[in-house]
Amino acid sequence: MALPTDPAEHLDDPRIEAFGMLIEAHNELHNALQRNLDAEAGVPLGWLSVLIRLARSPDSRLRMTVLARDMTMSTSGLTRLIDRMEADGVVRREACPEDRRGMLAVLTEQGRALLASTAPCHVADLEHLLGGALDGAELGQLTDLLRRVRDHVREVGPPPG
Amino acid sequence: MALPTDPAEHLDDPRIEAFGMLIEAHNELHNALQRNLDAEAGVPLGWLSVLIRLARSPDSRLRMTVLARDMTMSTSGLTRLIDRMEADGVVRREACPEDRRGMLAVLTEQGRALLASTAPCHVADLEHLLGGALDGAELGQLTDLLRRVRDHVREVGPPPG
DNA sequence: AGCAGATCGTTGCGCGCGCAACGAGTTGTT
DNA sequence: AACAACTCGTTGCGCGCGCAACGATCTGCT
Repeated sequence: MALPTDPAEHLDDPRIEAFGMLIEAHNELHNALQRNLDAEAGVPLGWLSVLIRLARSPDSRLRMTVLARDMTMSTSGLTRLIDRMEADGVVRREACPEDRRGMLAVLTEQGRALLASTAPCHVADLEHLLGGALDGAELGQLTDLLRRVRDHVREVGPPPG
Repeated sequence: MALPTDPAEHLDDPRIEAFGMLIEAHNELHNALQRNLDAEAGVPLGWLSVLIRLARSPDSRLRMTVLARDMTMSTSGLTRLIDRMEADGVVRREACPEDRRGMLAVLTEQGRALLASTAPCHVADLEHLLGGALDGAELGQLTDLLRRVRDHVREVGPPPG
């Protein structure tokens, strides 16, 4: 129970601090990367994220729903994102053979070229921003901790009831 | 140099993986918390973040610019956010005594009450989502690693030139 | 004192996202 | 076979944010 006169007693909770750091580290890094990438390549960070995920996938294609979940965004958000990227020629849509409702986002040659030309820049930025703060072992630690947080939230988060 | 025919060679870079996890862990946690908080208290997560920072500050007040930087958001974004919160009565603006350009965001009694009534819920959600994934020591590790990332990005990030 | 340049907070504008609703297609039950 | 319940992707709508520009104020230099 909280004392209404002193809500500050909750405010130093280590979980609040951890969450705050997650927010701030994410925002700082995200903004810095977006700024650099846009300045040096004129490409939104979200595009690169799509291109990377498609390039990693078999036949360079992914179902819209799967991609949306991987991107941690809504399907409607992804629809517009793919709209823009398709208009730019870096991805195209294909009908899903085994489910006539489904659509596949497919990496085009132009998209592959864009990825090839921007990924090095992105990795360099990342090296500069992350590598400068953490060594290899610490980076692995961080990745592992974050993965466990992500997985746990995905398990217990969705059911709000 | 990248081989245009195989950009995938960059795609398993540990830094890309770490960044991806940072994005995903952040988004999953942020969305889950926002959902719960909005459902249980009808309060946006960003409001709580402002209230917490104000409550932590001397005299429960903070300069707009400082608050914006702490929130990792633009000053214009903060202006509208404080607009909404002020319209709801949880904060008010005061002129800064020693700089006539400046404005102070000040926590009201109503804001303190809102914080007192929602913070426990927020901490409980955090306990459920973070505490379930990580023990106390790991939480400390994560916080430390994230703080170092944040600080380093703040140092080297801003100067894009 | 006076003036140039920086800083503070606000505003107009456009963009990208999530929510709710929809048509099309699928799956399971009887 | 026929129907209900669900899933998939798209669309209209509103919201919150960042960018650029602005007036007001502060700072430093001469």
